[in-house]
Amino acid sequence: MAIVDDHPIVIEGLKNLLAAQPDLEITGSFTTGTEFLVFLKDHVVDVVLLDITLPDISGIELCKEIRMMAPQTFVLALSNHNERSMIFQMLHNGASGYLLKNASANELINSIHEALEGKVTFSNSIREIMSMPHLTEFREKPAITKRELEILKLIAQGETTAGMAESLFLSKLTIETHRRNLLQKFAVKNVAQLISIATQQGIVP
Amino acid sequence: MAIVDDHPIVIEGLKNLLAAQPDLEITGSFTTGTEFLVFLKDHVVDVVLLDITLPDISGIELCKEIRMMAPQTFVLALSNHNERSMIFQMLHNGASGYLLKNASANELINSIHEALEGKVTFSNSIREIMSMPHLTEFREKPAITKRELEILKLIAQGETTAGMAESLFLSKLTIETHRRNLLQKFAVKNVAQLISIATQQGIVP
DNA sequence: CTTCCTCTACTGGTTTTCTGGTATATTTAC
DNA sequence: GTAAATATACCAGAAAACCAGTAGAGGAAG
Repeated sequence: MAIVDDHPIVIEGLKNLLAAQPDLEITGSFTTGTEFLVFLKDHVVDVVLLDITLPDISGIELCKEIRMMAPQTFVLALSNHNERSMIFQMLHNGASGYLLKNASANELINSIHEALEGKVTFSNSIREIMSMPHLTEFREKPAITKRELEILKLIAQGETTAGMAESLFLSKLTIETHRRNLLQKFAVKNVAQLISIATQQGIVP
Repeated sequence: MAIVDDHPIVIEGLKNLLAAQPDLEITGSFTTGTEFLVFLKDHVVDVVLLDITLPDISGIELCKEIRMMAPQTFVLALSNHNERSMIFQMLHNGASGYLLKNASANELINSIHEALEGKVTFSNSIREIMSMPHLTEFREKPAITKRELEILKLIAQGETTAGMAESLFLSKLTIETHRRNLLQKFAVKNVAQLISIATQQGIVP
């Protein structure tokens, strides 16, 4: 099995926790997604523990690529993110499970064994989050497109519709449509509320 | 030394990394703040590696309490948060340093040694963040009156000038003046930027 | 290949915000 | 008790945002 995580401390911890398991041998650990993809080209990996926040590419994207390159490799997401959308995105991209980093050693080892058997598993806290749809996140993050995100950030910086139209070489009518969609997706009345909520949710820095 | 972190994996990793250091003996590891405070009552701890996000209380608060209870105990923050405000809050509360969790083993060990000597240390990435301040964070918080704060919050909630005038029993021309003063005090072009910056500065929740 | 999504763009309007000024009670602070 | 800051209020016009509806081009996914 392999580990992909940009925190050396976490890698050490995992190695240590799994050292006691004779059937789980760690064949490689990586701090970037590309490093692992290179490794995967000429090595067989049964299961990979995959962090979602990586320096080069998102774990969500990486998961998809891994599954395309090596469908026999099971992917277990290991992350601090407990947003439902993250979990579902990972599963959608072929992950075999999702563990929070605060999982106990037992949870971790069990999940790896289950993943190796082809089962889909979650750490306990994730199960809770998945079963309680709206308590953990009273407001779901809306699905927002790349262009919309771009516009959203510019709005937060104080750019006006006309200014954005000019700098993005678009009609200002187009920008207005994006604006409208943002307001509608976030279910808010005006930009003030839009920026307020987007910032709270960490979508805008 | 002691470790407070809600991730068992991280605790394992740290134990492992520090096992090779004969002068650093780990006398306790804890997953909650209160557990550690109890331990601290009848144990001497030279240095504690402290996570900021804990299940019970914030590491920032905990740091303050530790320093009050045991001033001879050095606190090293260990976190994923790379916001300048976090770093400064920790230092303000008496931390001896701040490490990102993606720090290398060497950085970690060096920092612990330096902390033990009473020095203030940071991991490399934190040093960068601290030396290259973001433009928005340079901005000092403008002096804002009670009424203005009230209006600011209502704006962030999506209230319009007319709506606020009605709910506060004021002329809408008055609200417009407050609005204008807010824009002027924050030196911004429009509400979008106003809310963006006010939220970043924690003025609006 | 067809359906769905995203990005693009338009018409024609209403509402709200923003920008100049100006001005007067009422607190607050020294 | 006086000066400064704060909260209140007005006028008028320009600029920007918001609303409702429509629609084609292009890409992704099934």
